[in-house]
Amino acid sequence: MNAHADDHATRQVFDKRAILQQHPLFGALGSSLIDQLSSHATSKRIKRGTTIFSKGDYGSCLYAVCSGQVKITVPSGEGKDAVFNLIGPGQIFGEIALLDGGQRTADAVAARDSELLIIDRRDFIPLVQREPEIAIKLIEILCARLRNTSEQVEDVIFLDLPARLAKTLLRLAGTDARNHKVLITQSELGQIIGVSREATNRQLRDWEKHRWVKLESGGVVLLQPDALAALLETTRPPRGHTGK
Amino acid sequence: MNAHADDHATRQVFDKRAILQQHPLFGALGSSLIDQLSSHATSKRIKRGTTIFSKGDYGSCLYAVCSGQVKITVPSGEGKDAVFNLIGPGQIFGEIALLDGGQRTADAVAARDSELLIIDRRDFIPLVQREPEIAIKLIEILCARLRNTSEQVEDVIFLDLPARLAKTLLRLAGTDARNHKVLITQSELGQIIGVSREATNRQLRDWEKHRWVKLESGGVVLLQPDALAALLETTRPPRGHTGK
DNA sequence: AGAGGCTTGTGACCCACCTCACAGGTCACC
DNA sequence: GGTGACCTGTGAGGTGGGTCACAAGCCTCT
Repeated sequence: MNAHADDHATRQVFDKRAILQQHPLFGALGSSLIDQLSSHATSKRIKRGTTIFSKGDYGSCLYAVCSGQVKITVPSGEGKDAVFNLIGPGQIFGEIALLDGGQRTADAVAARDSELLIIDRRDFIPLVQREPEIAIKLIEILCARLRNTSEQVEDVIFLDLPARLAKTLLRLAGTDARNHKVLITQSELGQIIGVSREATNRQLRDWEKHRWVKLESGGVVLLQPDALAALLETTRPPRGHTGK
Repeated sequence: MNAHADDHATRQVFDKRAILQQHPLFGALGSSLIDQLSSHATSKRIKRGTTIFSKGDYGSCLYAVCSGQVKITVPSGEGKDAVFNLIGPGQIFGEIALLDGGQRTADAVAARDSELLIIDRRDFIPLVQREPEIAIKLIEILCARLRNTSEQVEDVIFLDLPARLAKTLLRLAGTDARNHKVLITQSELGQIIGVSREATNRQLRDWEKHRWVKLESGGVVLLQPDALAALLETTRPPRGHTGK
């Protein structure tokens, strides 16, 4: 919004060291290492809509979100982006290309005005090599990512629109908002679950009739999260064999 | 098959050290470490169809395939398994649960009679902590997996049946078989691309009419891989309009 | 205050793929 | 040599969700 408040606002409003230290990846480091890292890290404010990197780029920086939100999307041939992930404050993104030096696997775009911390491969890799702790943490993070992504594949193969939508709303409500209100547009929801905006709208309206949700411009209020959660449980086998 | 040939066949037909050493994950290790690891590793022969572990299990071993093939699948409610991955000789699986101690994210089943090397978390984790080289290699492997899985999500969202099928056949032909013959049943193909067996069959028959493939019982011969590859290059207009 | 842009809401049409149903082929094993 | 079990092949019918088209509400910027 205040795009003209730059010269002043570009100054650090946050402490790089504090940001790094609070992140699970760096929390374990001694403060001398933190100092060293944060002296290399640069910070940046970007406006909503700014592209941070694009799929196929070779840039090799690690990003940490200090404030705002970053959208990880992947473009199909024709304007049909799919949203893979939403990165909020305290989370990192761009690890893969950083770590293996390959191409970026997706686009990263600021979903809101955001502040980022940027660490270059040059500064980071040596640290990983020297500090087993860091490597272990990285492995944990990658494992978590892998679990996420695998689940995404499962969902998109096995779950239909209502189930995917319900799951996504519950997830977003959990991490994203207080009080079960999710701030997101319907077309973004569609992009997250891999479905058209229209279909998303129709499902939401259906639920609104049932008083499960309430729609507002740019947001969805979950009135009965339990009802949505119940939708996900129906995937039990009709035949009653739970064991192997 | 030869379930009675056990006492004899259970003896090592392969050299554990050699197997480990040839794997990218361990190749860099000094031979003393290899010795140490291989002394902990146990080997096992299993028959086609044997379940190695199931989704949700807490077992924490790393597996390396010495011979045969292992299918990584994930079950939906009702018999509708999806095949996530096929693991061949020289590849490993089960890393995630090994590394983070969590539940297995999928089932692992022997697709053929196979020989496996098994390494326990207890023996492996200390090694990771002591040897940064190993940690780095692990990170590379996880990154590769992540790239794979992300691509799977993309494919299942953006690509239609013919494209996914073509892509899968080409991939399997590349790694799996000599001479462009892919040994796999049509229902397994369907499970890999997340589509019904019938639909898979119809698409294959269509291609057979065009002489792009030849169908045999339990296999597909790619007569014109280029034609299939060309399918993937089109920008994906479902109808016949290419530009916007 | 109006204009342009983004969002929501909805009807009509269509087609890719699913499900069911059934038939013939091949192989293994009794 | 028959009897399953698994594979391939194909038709008929149903439907989820995509695409297109259009209208109305709401912000923001000028």
